[in-house]
Amino acid sequence: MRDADLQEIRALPLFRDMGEAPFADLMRGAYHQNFPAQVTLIEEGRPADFLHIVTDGAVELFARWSNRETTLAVARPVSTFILAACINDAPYLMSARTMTSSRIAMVPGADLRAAFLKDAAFAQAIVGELAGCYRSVVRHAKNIKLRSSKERLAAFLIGEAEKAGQGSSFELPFEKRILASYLGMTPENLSRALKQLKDEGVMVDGATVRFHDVDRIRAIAMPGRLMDECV
Amino acid sequence: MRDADLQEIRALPLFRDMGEAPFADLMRGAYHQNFPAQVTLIEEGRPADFLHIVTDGAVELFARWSNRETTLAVARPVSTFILAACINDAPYLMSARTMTSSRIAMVPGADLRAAFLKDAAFAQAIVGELAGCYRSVVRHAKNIKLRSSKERLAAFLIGEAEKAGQGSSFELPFEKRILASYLGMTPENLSRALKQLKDEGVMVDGATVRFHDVDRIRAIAMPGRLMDECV
DNA sequence: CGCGTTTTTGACCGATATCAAGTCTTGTGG
DNA sequence: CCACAAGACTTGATATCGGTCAAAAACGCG
Repeated sequence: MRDADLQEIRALPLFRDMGEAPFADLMRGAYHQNFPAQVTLIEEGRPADFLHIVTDGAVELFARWSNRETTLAVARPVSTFILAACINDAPYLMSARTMTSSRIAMVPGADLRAAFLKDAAFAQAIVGELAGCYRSVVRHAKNIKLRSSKERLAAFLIGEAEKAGQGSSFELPFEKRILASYLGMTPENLSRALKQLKDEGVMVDGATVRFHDVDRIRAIAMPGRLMDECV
Repeated sequence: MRDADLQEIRALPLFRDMGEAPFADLMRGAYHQNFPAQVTLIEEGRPADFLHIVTDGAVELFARWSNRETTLAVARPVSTFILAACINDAPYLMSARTMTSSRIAMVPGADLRAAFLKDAAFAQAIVGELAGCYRSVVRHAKNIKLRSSKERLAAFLIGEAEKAGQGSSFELPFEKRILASYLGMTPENLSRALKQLKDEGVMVDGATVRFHDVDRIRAIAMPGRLMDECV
């Protein structure tokens, strides 16, 4: 790996606090590569050889079953994906594909497990990351099981608005097709749900969204830290 | 804690490989108690003070939102619950209540985090357990998003039959009401789904279930290790 | 500009929820 | 041990949500 790459990886929260020697061992078999959009990085069911870390771009995590497909998460910089499969040396439960051109660091699973045993700071960082991923999926499951599709959409929009900050409008972070899949509905239904929200004062123009009255949307979504990352 | 309890806890996979001193430190503030059925052990939103471990009985993990409630998992001996919240020192995302009279060990979250840093074997056991929990929720989310309710029910029954072993019939492990909630449907709908499966050769009498032809159910559920714990 | 993809729209259908009884089961107190 | 009450389960009627199919419109990219 190039020296500039090493520096970049070293600066990530996951590796920042680990010792010099374990870090060097870990990086010996690691890669840091650019991929174009729409490249499949991982196929579910395959053995987990590498821990992946998105350092730039965006990666869709999805699963297939019987001709159906669903998006379970979108990984953005800087976060890992399929950490759990690597830790347990088990088959991936999700597939991954780049959504945009992306930069991905890959660390061999065996080295990861070795470093985990040698370096307590690294172990702590790993377990913190993993716990965060776990909580994120639990929120996703609660979202799907407890809210209707309209409520899920409203909650998603509120979340994006929070992330975007104080501006009066914001952009959807990815295609509506994928948003629909993430929210557990069909694209047609998302389209209709957006139209329903128009009556509640949500203005949608392509990918840009503007709220007339945030509180009305908030009343539908009833967001909270127990189901939504942002409140 | 009584000595017999200490022995029992020590024998669990989670604690088996850790050193004597860290284990003693960990147990200093720990409890091991019996609870009757239908006791709420944890309320979502509260700070995660204790790691819980079911050593006997069964615990329902559920979440509430806006008058709705859903069962996300059932913890059986020997497994932990709300590990992720303890690790991250964050609020619980799920509530927990005993389903039957149960025995629960409780370890203070702060001690847990301290032991994690001191003992690499314990750290490894914890992270393995956590990764397992993560994969289990991912399976649950896939199940909900990719399968219809009839398919989910069929998959659940196949799983139970596997667990039960070679006997020709098995018992549902808990009330249908809770099974319905776990499978993401109403009790009425579960009742109807069971009747639909009757036409596929599933005989149901109260809580006991018998398959006329497993392969027909298998054809509906199409179980696999990427969505079902057992295949 | 022209093609392929995404998004929208409409009509229709199926799956699932809701509401309302009614039946069965279970646990409790007499 | 029985009677009763509460809760669980089932059943039927009906409503709603969300999915499917088909086609048109909008968008993005070479």
